[in-house]
Amino acid sequence: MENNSCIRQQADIEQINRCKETVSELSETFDYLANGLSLVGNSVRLKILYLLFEEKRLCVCDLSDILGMNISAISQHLRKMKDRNLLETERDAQTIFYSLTLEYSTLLNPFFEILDKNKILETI
Amino acid sequence: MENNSCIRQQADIEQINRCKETVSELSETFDYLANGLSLVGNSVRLKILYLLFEEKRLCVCDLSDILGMNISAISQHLRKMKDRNLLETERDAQTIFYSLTLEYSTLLNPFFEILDKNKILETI
DNA sequence: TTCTTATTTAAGCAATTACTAAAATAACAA
DNA sequence: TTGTTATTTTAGTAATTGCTTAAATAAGAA
Repeated sequence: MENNSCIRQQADIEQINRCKETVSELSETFDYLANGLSLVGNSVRLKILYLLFEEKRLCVCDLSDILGMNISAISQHLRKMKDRNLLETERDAQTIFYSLTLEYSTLLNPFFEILDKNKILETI
Repeated sequence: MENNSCIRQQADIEQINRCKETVSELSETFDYLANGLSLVGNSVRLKILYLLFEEKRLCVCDLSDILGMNISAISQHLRKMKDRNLLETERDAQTIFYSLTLEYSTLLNPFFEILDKNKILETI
């Protein structure tokens, strides 16, 4: 499995061991965080998140219209994000409105700010 | 292509149009940002980024050892991140050291803080 | 020059992901 | 009840991703 051409006679063994410990301690956190970030790291989902940040709440139908995509495709993206707690829903008759959870609204704020800044630049 | 069962008689046309404009204005930014986030949204790469945040610089060999993975696999992850400017390199004889670019070190700080916090919790 | 160490690159495969199309569920209205 | 609107779910497919193996590149030592 390993390509053992690299023996690293100058490696800092203490550093390596310290790092191994960090990785093993935080293993689950890495997986959980990476999974959350992989959801944000898709342009369709990032658009949905930013639109919800700006508009507070939107339904599948609105998003489908805005993004010019199949309702089913949008619904599947929304489900993934709801399952991972990035989004929450509230029903209003037949319509289900999606919104950002407070937690992720805060966490993703730096990225939304980048988008805001670019928006201002675009309009100039 | 569209599943036209949704006509939304209650849709807010102004809102929809405002959103469509946002999406079209920021289209490239969404793609660029999502691509960057998708790199972070992989647990191997997130581990690498956090280790570099903590240790300042590491070579392919160190990371391969720490993560128990093939050098070639690590090298390919590093390349992707270097290409997208998350990482930079400096050569020291035969060894190439990777480190976080200042820009992403700052941007990813909130996520590193989550990891730090969990690390403290783990050690208790 | 040849050998060793460190790293990258290329090719191929298995697993995952995003989308489409069609069927299913759910709420409300006639 | 039946029909309409809104949404979700399922099954299938095409494209992408991550890893393995092997070959290539590059720097320093003998």
